[in-house]
Amino acid sequence: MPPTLEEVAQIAGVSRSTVSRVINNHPNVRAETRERVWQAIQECGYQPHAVARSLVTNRTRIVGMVIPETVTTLFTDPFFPLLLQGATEACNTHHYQLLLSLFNDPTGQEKTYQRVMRSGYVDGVIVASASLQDPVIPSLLRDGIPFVSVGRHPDEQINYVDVDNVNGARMAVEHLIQLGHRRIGTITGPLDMISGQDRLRGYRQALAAHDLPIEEELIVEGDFRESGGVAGMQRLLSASPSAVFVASDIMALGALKALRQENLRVPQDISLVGFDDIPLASALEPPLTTVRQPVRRMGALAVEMLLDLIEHPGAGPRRIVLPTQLVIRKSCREKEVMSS
Amino acid sequence: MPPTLEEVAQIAGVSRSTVSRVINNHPNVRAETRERVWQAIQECGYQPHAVARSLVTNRTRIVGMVIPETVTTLFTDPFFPLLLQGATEACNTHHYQLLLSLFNDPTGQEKTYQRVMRSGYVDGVIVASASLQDPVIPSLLRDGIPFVSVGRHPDEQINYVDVDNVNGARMAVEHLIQLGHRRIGTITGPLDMISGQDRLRGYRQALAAHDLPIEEELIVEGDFRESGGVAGMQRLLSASPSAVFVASDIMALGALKALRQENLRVPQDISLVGFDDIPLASALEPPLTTVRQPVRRMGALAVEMLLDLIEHPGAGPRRIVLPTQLVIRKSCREKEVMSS
DNA sequence: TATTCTTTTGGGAGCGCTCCCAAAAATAGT
DNA sequence: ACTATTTTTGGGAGCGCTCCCAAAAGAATA
Repeated sequence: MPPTLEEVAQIAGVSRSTVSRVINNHPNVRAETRERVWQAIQECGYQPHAVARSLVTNRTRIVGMVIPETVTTLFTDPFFPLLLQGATEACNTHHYQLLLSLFNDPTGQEKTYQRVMRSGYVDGVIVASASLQDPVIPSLLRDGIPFVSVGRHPDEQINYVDVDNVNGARMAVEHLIQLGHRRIGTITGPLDMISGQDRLRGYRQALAAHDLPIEEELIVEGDFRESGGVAGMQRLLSASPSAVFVASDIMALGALKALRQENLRVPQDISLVGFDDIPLASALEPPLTTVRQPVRRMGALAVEMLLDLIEHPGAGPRRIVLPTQLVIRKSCREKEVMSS
Repeated sequence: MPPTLEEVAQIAGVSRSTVSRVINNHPNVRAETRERVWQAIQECGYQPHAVARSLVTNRTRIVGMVIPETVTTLFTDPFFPLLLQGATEACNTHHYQLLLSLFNDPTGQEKTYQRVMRSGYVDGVIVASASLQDPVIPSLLRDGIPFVSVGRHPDEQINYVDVDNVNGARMAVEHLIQLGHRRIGTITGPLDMISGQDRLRGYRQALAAHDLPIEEELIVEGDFRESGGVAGMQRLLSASPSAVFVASDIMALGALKALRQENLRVPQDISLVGFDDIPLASALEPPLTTVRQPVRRMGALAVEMLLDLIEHPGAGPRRIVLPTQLVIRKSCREKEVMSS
């Protein structure tokens, strides 16, 4: 059985309270006592028992990340590695541990919620990219677990970190309009997700601002997956757009593949703008014009917001909306004036 | 403050021991008492406090997965999603939680080890694909934490799950020899990893079994990364191999890209065999002949071995070595006899 | 009805730690 | 040397649960 505070105390000739003070770097311990305790710790290989400590302090220094996606999707969508990098970095800075719960099928999510998030092992939770119907947020509200949503939420009481999806989409479509395009299509994100809705809103706002008609046949709902981009572009082509705003880079990749299958060149035959600016965007042929969102920073800020919430629960709602920027590469060109 | 056993007991008119018996499904509780307790639990929204329970039982029902790679590599190497799928599945089957520790730079690994693996939050650990120099295994041995290695380890006392890398590599090279190749190169895995060493051994054994000379200029050390495949093939081409055994599919992808850069066709100009059979292998052009290893199954078996170790610590060492199989697709062809 | 046996239930104690209050020791001032 | 003040240290108690022993209640038998 591993040594306890009491054993360290015995070796050092002090009480367990003194050992606890040393370990937790409390003041008012004599220097020679402190040194003797450290030596005793070294001698017996004492390691603090985090579970016992947690029972007393009501803290685990672990935060959970709920990603309502299966392992396969988690590893396919390049948004999540960046989010996790940012979250991991912020956790490490604050001496917290990120607990990532994985499941292989959607029914596993409820079980892992019960087993981990609700069981007291985490001080708080980050919910990444849930749809509005996802039951995890109502559950967290019911159970009084501090949490932050990555992605805006319409409920006033929910804390979140997001980017300005509306404005980002608007900039993308504005760019296409400035290039002379008038028949601009879009492949949206899932419309049960706020980011899906917001990017569509930005698309509509840009068209409306230029008195351009919003034609429903130019709007195809996607799903933030490559296959959704392929299918979306296949459907959209029948409406003959000269340019398309795709609500994510991974769908833009799919759209690009669909265009290649139809022997349509980007940007010669059709212009393309994505959203995200994942590393792949610059590596595509042609390099993709896209809306950059700082995913890593979102992850880090979500963690910091959550830690602040854990430490100061009473304070008011917290929200951070980060700006986006349009990164102009080579997947758009001016709309040629048709000779008649 | 969330309700405790005592509060449930008060509502139900029983003692906390009776409530505990009901929650843990112990026998010898009257049916009507049991029902009354469940109603009280429902009424007050009681949720078991896992930390308190863990302090008593010395169990958390969490197992840690240590992957000595940064987040970037974790998400780039397709081996890990499959491993995590298998591990996640086995954990869920046994009502355990997999805790995946992430870090962004190699120095973060030691900190996360201290913070989580050594602190009592996990009942055991799975170590995935560590190199022989990685300090995590000596630390686990020193701290007496039950663990299983994914990948063979030369230390007799270490439990592991692996595939037969030697035999897998030998089959791959045998295949090339049967097709008439005599000048067979290899891009190895990292040679500070057992699987890297074992696959090289299989390569050598196959050549030796056919009295073919082992020429060091035909052996290039790789790193299980796509970029390592690119660089490895670029170096190897100067030795004019007619076929190459690549110790992982992701490096085979890199090798393929390098060959394309040199306008060399697979299999017309050079034959290629990989190892892993990741989903990409069949999607390549040409579809890759490769050695299939059951990564998902490795993950699941590693978890099951660990849970068995946790429950029965005294039993002897455990080892599982899974067979591999050669999957013949279209990246190899017969060596043409050179007309002289 | 009484006794014996079985089933059901209650509560003390402890898991390993932190916190808080008070005791003990050390230091400063007269 | 004595007194007052400050610093250092010790130990009781409890965090929420499980386990174990024993008490209480119920059932069966004579």
